[in-house]
Amino acid sequence: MDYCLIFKALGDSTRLEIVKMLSCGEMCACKILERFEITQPTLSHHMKILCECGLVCARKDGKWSHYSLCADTLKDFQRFVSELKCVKGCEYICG
Amino acid sequence: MDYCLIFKALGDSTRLEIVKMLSCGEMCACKILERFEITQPTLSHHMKILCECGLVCARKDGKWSHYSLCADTLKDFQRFVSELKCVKGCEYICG
DNA sequence: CACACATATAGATAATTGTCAATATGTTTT
DNA sequence: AAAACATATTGACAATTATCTATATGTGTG
Repeated sequence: MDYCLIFKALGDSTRLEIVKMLSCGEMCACKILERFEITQPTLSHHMKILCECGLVCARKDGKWSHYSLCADTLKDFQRFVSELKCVKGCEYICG
Repeated sequence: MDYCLIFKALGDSTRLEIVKMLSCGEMCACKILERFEITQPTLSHHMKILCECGLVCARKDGKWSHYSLCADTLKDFQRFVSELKCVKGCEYICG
């Protein structure tokens, strides 16, 4: 699991918005597109990046593509983020 | 709180490693630098990005800079990530 | 089959970014 | 004051990326 790739994917405002939308449930590409002022190829590009990092899954249904958050990846990613700690004190003394 | 900026900051492998190191406690810039094969100005640039997104705090102590994860930002960010859900079923029906 | 529709791919381009060398700033020590 | 050290800033450049237009692929419908 390449967490850096997931962070990179979410480091674009359009893609972060898409993921927030998918957090409310599966969505069709055409419905996602309606909510942005980007062209269809640009959306397709963003969805590819979101799928390639594993965070989003695509489900083809005839001519429609439905996207949703991938449960396993999301869980792993959430665990990784939640395990970051803010430890008090200085581990290394310099000088 | 600009979460997108935090994701973008963590979407670089060097910076993600730095944050993982800081998760074990405060560290001096010179100690961080030892663990990478980058120049000092490059590290300085990365630290600036990590500080500007709010995830990392700098503490000056004489000629040394000590960096640590910023508790408040980290908590907010972790909450945001943890609130992402993988909802079953299709919210929007297409066609 | 031919057309309309949904999505993907290819190629081009402007903007962003990660990196470095050179230099500046500020601090401690001699 | 001068030298040594830690870090930051500047300017340049190569690599990456977000976006577009044009086109291709694949699916349903008349």
